[in-house]
Amino acid sequence: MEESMSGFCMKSSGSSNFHGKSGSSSTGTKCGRWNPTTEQVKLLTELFRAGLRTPSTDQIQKISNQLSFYGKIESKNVFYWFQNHKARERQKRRKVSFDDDKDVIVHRDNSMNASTQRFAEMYSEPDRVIETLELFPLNSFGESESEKWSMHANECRENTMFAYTCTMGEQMEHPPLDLRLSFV
Amino acid sequence: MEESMSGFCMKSSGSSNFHGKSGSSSTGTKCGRWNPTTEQVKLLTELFRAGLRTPSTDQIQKISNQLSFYGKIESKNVFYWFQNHKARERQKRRKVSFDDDKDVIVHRDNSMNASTQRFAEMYSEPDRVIETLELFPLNSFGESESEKWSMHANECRENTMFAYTCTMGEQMEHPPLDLRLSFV
DNA sequence: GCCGTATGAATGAAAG
DNA sequence: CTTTCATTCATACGGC
Repeated sequence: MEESMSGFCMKSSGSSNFHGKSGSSSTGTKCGRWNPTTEQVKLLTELFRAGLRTPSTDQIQKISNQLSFYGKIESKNVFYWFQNHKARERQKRRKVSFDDDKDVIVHRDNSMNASTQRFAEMYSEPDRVIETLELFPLNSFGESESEKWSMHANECRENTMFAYTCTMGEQMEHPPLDLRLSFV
Repeated sequence: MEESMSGFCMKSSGSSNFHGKSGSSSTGTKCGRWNPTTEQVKLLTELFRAGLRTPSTDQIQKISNQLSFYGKIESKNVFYWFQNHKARERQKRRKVSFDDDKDVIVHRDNSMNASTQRFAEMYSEPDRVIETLELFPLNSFGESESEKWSMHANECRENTMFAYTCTMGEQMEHPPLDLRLSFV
């Protein structure tokens, strides 16, 4: 069904040869839901990869503010993004036991029953299985390849304050995001 | 971003030839996305018609495993299938909601101003026409036109256990799907 | 060959 | 946090 329903903002879904993603939901457009630009996603992913999982209200505010440079965005978008990303990442990683499909029909196995666990076993490539909480110490950024300051979450359990200055790979058109993640 | 890429080509429709999409153009259908066989769709539809709407992880596994007999399939396919089917059923149902828009231009609701500091606070749900939890008694399946043994959720508050043995119309080349839906 | 539709897959938003 | 709902994106397939 191709019904527009009610003339909501659609980001030109007609042409299916290009992801009209960048800069679509910027100004003026009255969209029903936030559609992150590639830059926004990139930044968010970067933060996530750096270890940010559940940003505080304050951090959300900062991130949102920063991302607004790339397009329309609200705090709640950031909030939801992290919530969803975290959940789905875990979901994906939750490849418990079951190695479904093949011709292993009838296995009668009732052992190990992941009860409440939803599933979603998208097979991502055998990539990193590591879940190290990588943070960026307050002053060791600049040309970070973001790999060396990895440390486990429980290793930095102290009154420390980290700052993460996000420098979008090749994009540096505005003041860097300066997030301080304090653990107390 | 799509980090999944779904760059896997495992359709392998050639592995099993005793099935086939009822006259599908049988194009290479290399990789990309799951393309259910008619048998698979039939079975899934049967289950849906029988009342299954949101299978648990365990049920999904069983279904997937069973359907793998008819062709390549993964758990997530089953998961998505039910999600989509349910959503589109509802969506379709919803299209007929407003009889006409000629005389009455009723605005659903407009009394919410998100002035709250909290993020998660959008529009209240449109109408919780929540479906009646329809189940299927232990063995009353087999005849078409399976009307709904609808009963409201709070009417079946007891430790009941239902089992649904799916018997594909004319296909019975392997153990029947034995799903047990327990509600407590 | 394009185009319209059906539907698999993904994800934002929200409820529980 | 977990699970579900809604909307959108992408693609297979059939008609023309």
